[in-house]
Amino acid sequence: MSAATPAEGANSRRVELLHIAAGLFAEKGFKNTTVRDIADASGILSGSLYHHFDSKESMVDEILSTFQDELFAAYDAVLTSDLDARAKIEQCVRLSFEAIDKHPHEVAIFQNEAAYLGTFERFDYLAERNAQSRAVWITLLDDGVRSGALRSDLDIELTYRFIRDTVWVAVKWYRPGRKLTHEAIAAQYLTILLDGISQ
Amino acid sequence: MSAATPAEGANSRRVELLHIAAGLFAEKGFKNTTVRDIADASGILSGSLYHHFDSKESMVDEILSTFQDELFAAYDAVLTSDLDARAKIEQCVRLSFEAIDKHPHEVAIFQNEAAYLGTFERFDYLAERNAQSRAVWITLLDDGVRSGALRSDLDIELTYRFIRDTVWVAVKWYRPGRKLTHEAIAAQYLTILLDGISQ
DNA sequence: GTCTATAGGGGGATAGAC
DNA sequence: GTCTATCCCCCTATAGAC
Repeated sequence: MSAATPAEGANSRRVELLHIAAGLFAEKGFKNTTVRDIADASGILSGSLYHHFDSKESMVDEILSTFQDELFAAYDAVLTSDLDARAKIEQCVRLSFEAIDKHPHEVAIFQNEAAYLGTFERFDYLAERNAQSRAVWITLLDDGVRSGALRSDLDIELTYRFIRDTVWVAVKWYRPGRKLTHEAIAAQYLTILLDGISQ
Repeated sequence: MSAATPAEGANSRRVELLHIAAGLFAEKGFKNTTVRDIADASGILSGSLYHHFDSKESMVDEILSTFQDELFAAYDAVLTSDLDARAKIEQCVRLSFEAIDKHPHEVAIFQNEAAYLGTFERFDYLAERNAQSRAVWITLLDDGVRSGALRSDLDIELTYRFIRDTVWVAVKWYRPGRKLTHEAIAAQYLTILLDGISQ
């Protein structure tokens, strides 16, 4: 598009501000982060933020919805691939740890604030995305049991929660760029998940 | 003690108010809960709360420290028992799910607010308790590997985080008093943890 | 696109009456 | 032990100058 360049100029500032805000929301929580905090960290005054965004809520909204659009596109790619059930499960676990690596702030915000934000209508999509994610995993686990790759005595609902929780909660302690890579964590978690810790 | 009865009378009111506050802190978050919310839910006015407590911070402080004292006494009992390594691990997992069942508010507050509260000096004990908990689990896992009960190729630090996270995050969805008991969840989680989901 | 200035509301906490 | 009344601060958001 020929209009891309000026639009990108304005957009890059939005993205920059949102990135700063995301870091603060992730670190201190949405409610504990003031618009002054965000402005300070951005080197401007709080009033100036409102030239870019309607409200603090709009900021976190844009942060979360942008991230989730990307994440679910990635899930879809795995789902529609021709991998077998077990490989799809492994791939979805790896993909989640990659998301934690690439977008730690966004994952943290979703983990910590979804319950609170979900009480507002404008964030109804968070619950929808949760349902969508559950559907993905239940399908994969059902396929896994049916194909004989997984134990048939599993409680599928509990297993889904177990996987979902263990994967995403890692955002609480994982720090990108250190020795322990997200690939290494995914590998260790997959051996525990698939084969257990028992000798 | 002969002074117990009047003290208990005053104390029971404190406990009652703290229980109400804990429910709100757990549900809405510490920062999202106002002292007026707590007072409303208690049937009194906000100013009256300050006859019982110094501040909102004092309330959450007392909620968390009381709970943790009890929890760590229970861990100690398992540690000093004469169970073997694997049985101790199983018992600690069960004990954690029991804590979620008996004190869901307290666990939720600790899970959701520890990072934020930990930035204040008066909550330094939260970090100390975390270190203590880590020491318990690392000891158990090391013993498990040494005794041959656990696989020797495990990354102990990662395994510890895996167990800690999976156990406590269940507070996000577990609801006491429904069909799915905490014992059933502990049993399912232990089979996954110990033997994996793979066929 | 940012600043100055400020409105308007809600928050934690206090003092003293009952 | 609770209520009445209120202080003071900090918060989000706005209006208009530059």
